[in-house]
Amino acid sequence: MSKENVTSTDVARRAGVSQSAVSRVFTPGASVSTSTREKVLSAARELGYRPNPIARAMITGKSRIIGLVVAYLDNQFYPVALELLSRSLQERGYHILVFMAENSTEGVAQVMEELVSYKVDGIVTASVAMSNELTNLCDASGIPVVMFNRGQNDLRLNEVTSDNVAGGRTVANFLVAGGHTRIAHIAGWQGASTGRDRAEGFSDGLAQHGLVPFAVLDGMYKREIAAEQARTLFSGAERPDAVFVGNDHMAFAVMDVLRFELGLSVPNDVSVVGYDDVPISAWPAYDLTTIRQPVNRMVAATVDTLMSRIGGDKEPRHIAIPGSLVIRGSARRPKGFAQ
Amino acid sequence: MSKENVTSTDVARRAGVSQSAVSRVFTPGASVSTSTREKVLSAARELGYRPNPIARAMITGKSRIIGLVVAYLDNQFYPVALELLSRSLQERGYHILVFMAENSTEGVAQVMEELVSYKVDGIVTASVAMSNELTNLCDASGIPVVMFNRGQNDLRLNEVTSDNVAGGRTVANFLVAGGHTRIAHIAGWQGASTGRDRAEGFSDGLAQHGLVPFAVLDGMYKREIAAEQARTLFSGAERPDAVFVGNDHMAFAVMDVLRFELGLSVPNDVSVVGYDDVPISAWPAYDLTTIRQPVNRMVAATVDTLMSRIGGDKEPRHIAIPGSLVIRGSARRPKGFAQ
DNA sequence: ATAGTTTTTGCATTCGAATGCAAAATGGAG
DNA sequence: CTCCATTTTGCATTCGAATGCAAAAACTAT
Repeated sequence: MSKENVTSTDVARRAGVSQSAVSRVFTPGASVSTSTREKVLSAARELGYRPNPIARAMITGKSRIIGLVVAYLDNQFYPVALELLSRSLQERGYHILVFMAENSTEGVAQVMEELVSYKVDGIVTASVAMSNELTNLCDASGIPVVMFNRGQNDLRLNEVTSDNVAGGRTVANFLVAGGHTRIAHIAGWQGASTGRDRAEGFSDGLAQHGLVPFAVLDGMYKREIAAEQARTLFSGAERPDAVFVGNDHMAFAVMDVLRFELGLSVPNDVSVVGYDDVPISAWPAYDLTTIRQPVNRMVAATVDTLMSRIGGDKEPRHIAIPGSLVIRGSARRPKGFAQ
Repeated sequence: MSKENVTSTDVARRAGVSQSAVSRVFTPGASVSTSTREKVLSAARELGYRPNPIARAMITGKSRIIGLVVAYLDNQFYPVALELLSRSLQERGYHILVFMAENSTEGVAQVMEELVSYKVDGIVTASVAMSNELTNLCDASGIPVVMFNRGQNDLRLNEVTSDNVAGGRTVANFLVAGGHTRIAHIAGWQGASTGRDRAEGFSDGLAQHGLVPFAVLDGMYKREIAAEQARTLFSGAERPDAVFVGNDHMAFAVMDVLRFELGLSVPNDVSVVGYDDVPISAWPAYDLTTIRQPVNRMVAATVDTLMSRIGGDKEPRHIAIPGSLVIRGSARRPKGFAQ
């Protein structure tokens, strides 16, 4: 069947047409008669021809590749997003080229430059922040960038997040309604918009009830750091009766410390609420009450933004998709609580 | 600094040399004098030039892209492997192009054809099986394929696995040494070599002690199916006193069922042993005794194989890296057990 | 200084498909 | 059946870097 290097010229020869004709058959929207199309198509089938994406990219300047910059995959939220994103792009004839970055400015910068030189059609950054000059670079290169699950407040960039401020506020309301009074927050990384916004919404929400956080500690979105903060939080004489953790990944670590190191019962002694609703949260071992970030909708919005920017739309989008509270067993349930 | 589309010709003009000279500066092993090299390098720096990988791929036929075919990312083993693989390849100037595949023959076939047309330098398949004709396609295309964590027993393909038979046997020995007598196996997908090998080693190991498995059920590497099989397994009058589960991902589901649906204590009522040693296994909520697949070594071997095959080595490699038993709290500990 | 050797350099071509342009073929109207 | 409009087609060029080849430059040895 399929030979090794079948080119459009081979197909052309076999079909008795010009190379241009072959190219046009495989270029959507090009003008070809039905008869040539069929000749070409059958010749192509016989030879096992597929247009070479590299050569195509060379001439069109469009690689049909989307660069994904991501810093870590241990937080389950990202593999899930990656899978959805990849599948959705694949349906549209795009693929994801993965760039792992350190979440440091230089690390990201280096990766981004490489990305630009790859002439990708678009870039998605996940769990990664961008410096100002980096934003300039991207902007100058003309490659659309979508920041997934992170905001930059830069008008030139697209971002897709969930409404983190509202989410934080919902958690505050929920915990207050549950009768908690000493509510602490092990926050997401304060260098990231998500971390700050969730913390802000949370403090805001408490304030509406005349409360202040018992404590706010930065868990840096890292399991180990969150665990350490949990230990600190519970080392004093007075202990919190509820902890809002900046994401599920850290919340699991916090629950582990509370239960297995401090011997506390969740939710009887302490309520724990997370953020993301990764699949593990639904596992009965954690059964975590959390704010659901609708990954599928976030991914859809990301793809949508990407496609329309690639299509020429110049208007940057800042999309915040509302999350919703998923009530499970890790936090005391208020009676008749409405979000 | 960096302008939009700087080509080697721009740099050449600026440095007062020919385009070839510029190309040679960026081609390792090409002959350039120190003085031209410096002129070119500084001109390149000033203009923010980077060689266009697409054009380079066009002429050399080497894209410096490795295609990764993967079916699911919800089993933490794969995101972890992906991250390691990506970082390791990145260091060598390669990147990963992701192809999500259904784990069906047609799905994989379609994806593979696309992959071949992308002229990737190599292909890694993870959690994916390949049909015979697919193997032919790859073989004919001349693109090296490494099957990660799956074997095919096909002499033309490279594979990197852990020694699954030995791992299964170790588990059997361990559980027998722990005094268990009714040892069941919720196996990995029997359509996959890993699933079969682990099951085989396990039965083998039991046989050496004159035992037979209490039951062997196929969990298909799916959380839900494993949970269902656990329910079945424990629905009869006689119950197993130990369960070896085909991978950690399923083992978590099984433990959840045992503890939260059946109210059993692990390991007091039932011992559970997994396979993989994904990070979650070390979380105290599961504290899972399991066989460690040394992901880092497996990834290293994968990269190594890939590089040498790309470098022209024709000899297919079948690498099985030994795993080791990680004893944690989910299974009764035998006294003085040596692997 | 000269002839011979090695290194460096530029020219021109190549990879494979897409596309502007003009020629050819087709279609429709009169 | 002719003439004009439209569609289809092929030719030639293009994208950006790599490379074989031959010319030029730099060394080496005599």
